[in-house]
Amino acid sequence: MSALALSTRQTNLPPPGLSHAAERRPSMLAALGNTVHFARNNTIFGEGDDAEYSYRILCGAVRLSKMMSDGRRQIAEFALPGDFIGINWLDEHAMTAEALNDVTVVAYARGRLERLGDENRDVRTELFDKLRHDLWAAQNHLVILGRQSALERVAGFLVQLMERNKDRDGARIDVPMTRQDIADYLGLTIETVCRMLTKLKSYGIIAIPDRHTITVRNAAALRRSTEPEE
Amino acid sequence: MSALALSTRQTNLPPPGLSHAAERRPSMLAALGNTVHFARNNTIFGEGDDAEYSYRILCGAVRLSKMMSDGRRQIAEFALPGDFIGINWLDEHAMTAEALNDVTVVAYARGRLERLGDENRDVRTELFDKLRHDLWAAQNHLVILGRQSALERVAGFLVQLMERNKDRDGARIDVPMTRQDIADYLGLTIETVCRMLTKLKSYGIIAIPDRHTITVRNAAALRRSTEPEE
DNA sequence: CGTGCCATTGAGTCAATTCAACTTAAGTGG
DNA sequence: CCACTTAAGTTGAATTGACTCAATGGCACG
Repeated sequence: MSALALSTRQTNLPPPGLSHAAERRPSMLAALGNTVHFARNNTIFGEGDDAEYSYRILCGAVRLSKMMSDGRRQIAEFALPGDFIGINWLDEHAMTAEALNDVTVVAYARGRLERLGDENRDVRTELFDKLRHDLWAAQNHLVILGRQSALERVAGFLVQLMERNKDRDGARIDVPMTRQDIADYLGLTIETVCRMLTKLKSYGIIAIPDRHTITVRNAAALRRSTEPEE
Repeated sequence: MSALALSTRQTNLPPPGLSHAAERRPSMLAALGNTVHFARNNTIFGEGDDAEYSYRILCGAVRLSKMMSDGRRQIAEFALPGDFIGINWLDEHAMTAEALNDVTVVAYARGRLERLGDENRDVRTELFDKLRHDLWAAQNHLVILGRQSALERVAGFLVQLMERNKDRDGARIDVPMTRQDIADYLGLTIETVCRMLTKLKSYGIIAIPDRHTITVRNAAALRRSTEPEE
């Protein structure tokens, strides 16, 4: 199928006409890069760093964020196993990437990847698709941040997580990020995220066995919470 | 320099390491597409339409937006002369593109452009850069929508417009979009946009000779309004 | 068994919204 | 060219959704 198996599954609904399903097989690319580990909360690369490497996540989860001078933070993406990060190089990384938990990645030298892309049409297509996918995702994110209510955002976020966990058993969602991370992803405060989760819980739509797990009891109702109510 | 002269100048600060300055010369590409006109408020392409064509704007301005089922709208980008739109095709356009005023564009068939990109490394690089630029812009937009105050957003928007108009005389900004458009771009209401403009005016930072023109009287103070105050 | 981090809940505040009135500018047709 | 109509923009007052501040609960770890 593909040489790189660049996959991003951070999708709400499957991106029309852009279907790179997650392939987590070893990949022939493994030889090209070397495996690196990062402990929880460690920085993989920082905004403004030279974009020497791109990374493919093998296990663990990563947050990609931008920070304002006064500490306000916006998270653009949560990357999960199988995802590629740091592809959208300019000369510097546009985001900071930090490990949400213990993370294993494969690092690919930028120059090599570029050369590979020049020679191999398949690789090129995949890099291009990855970029298009990220743009598509960012544009959807804009609607969320610009026009959705707090409840819609949180519900939508859970639906996203649910979609990405489709391979596992459907209802049990793994939530590797903190409430603060969720808040910074959704443009809310930690308290508001909490309250919305409580609200969904009180409606019987979800349950929260522990802070890193959410169980969806009524997926249809959850999806409905994504849309305007009346 | 470049075969396509794909340029997007929708930048706040120049994107580091991604410097495609606006080149509006005729371009050898003109032969490849045909010129089309659109009147104010007409649709160039709609979200979900087959992505048959991409367009280069010759004159006029275009808004690229997404609409929610209940009418809430989020504008992702305003495209000006020299900008390319509809490149980020999946199979369908992800956005609706509408003319803000009378617009002239050159339409390029998608298949042709793809073939051209396959053959010509320069074209490829430009398409790739354009995509990276759009992603970069969208990610900055996320910070604005997720974490900035109303005043910061409006001030930042004016700075953006100022940067894009750099070729003209610096202080006089052309504002082809309505207040509603600005509101939908910034995730605010029309009233809030108005109030912030009034505030900037009362501070002596800008003047508003007419609704489609804003004069910057104090660029430094405008930039300062972009940042947190205390 | 503290100590610290994260999450939750409550109470009060505030920035931005909604609702409403009004002004200004831009067509349009006689 | 002017009267009429409509669209766009501005301002004020009241409302509200999300935020800030503050207190408390729960769990992990040394």
